[in-house]
Amino acid sequence: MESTMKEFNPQDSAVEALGALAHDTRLSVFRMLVKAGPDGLIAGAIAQAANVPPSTMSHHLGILERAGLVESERESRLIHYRADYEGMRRLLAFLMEDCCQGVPEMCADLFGELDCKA
Amino acid sequence: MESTMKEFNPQDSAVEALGALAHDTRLSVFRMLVKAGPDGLIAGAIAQAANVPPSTMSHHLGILERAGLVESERESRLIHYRADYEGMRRLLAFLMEDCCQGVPEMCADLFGELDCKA
DNA sequence: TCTACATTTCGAGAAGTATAGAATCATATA
DNA sequence: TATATGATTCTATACTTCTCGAAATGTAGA
Repeated sequence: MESTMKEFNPQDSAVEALGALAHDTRLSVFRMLVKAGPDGLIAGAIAQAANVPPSTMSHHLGILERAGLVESERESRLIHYRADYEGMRRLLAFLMEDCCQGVPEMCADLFGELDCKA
Repeated sequence: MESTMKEFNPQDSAVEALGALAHDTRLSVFRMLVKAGPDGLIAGAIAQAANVPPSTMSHHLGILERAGLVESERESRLIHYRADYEGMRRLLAFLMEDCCQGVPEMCADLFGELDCKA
């Protein structure tokens, strides 16, 4: 059962996703992509919007992608990046599942201020 | 309006909180404290449970506290740490507020698997 | 095939984070 | 006041991540 393959346990995945978001540029990019919706944005436009050189942005996008928070798709010469909603859902579910263990009361107000609750 | 004081803008706070949680030991400790409820746990017990030297754990607890994710209170010689539910709420609200901008549909299933939704 | 263009990968120095032993601080009790 | 104990701060070293120019890769059109 040995393997050099990346593990998929929820804790490690959560640490990786949290680490990917724990960076000013990457958090901004992620939010940008979430706002952009299913069509996403092309790599160059993202780099330009964030005012960061393409090679630096490519590095950050790779980190977000490996963490399961964004997806990419090539369309001829352009590469579209979009938010990976399922990855986001997994991360939030992990944090929330956690937050409710033993103390359900604390979640009472947790979603109160959100518009998209329903 | 210059100041050496730490800023309070939501993005920086979110990056700091995400960074605090983006570490195996710290994420475990945070979950442990959430499970432990309002009484929290004593610093020494946390270090022991995580199998980490006291000085190392003190460092990690300081990071979590500065990020607004845990609170501490001294009771004679012991220091109790407990989860800061409000800080957790702020972080989740920031991430979710974000996740719904422009794409409310994506949030439809986001809370489906959680017991504490209501 | 040659050129242009979008993007990624490589490489190396700078910056930041992790770890844990030793020293220090705070509190309690004899 | 002296001693013990729980916890933090200091300090130094190891490790990881960040940044971005240069080089390489992939794609399209002349």
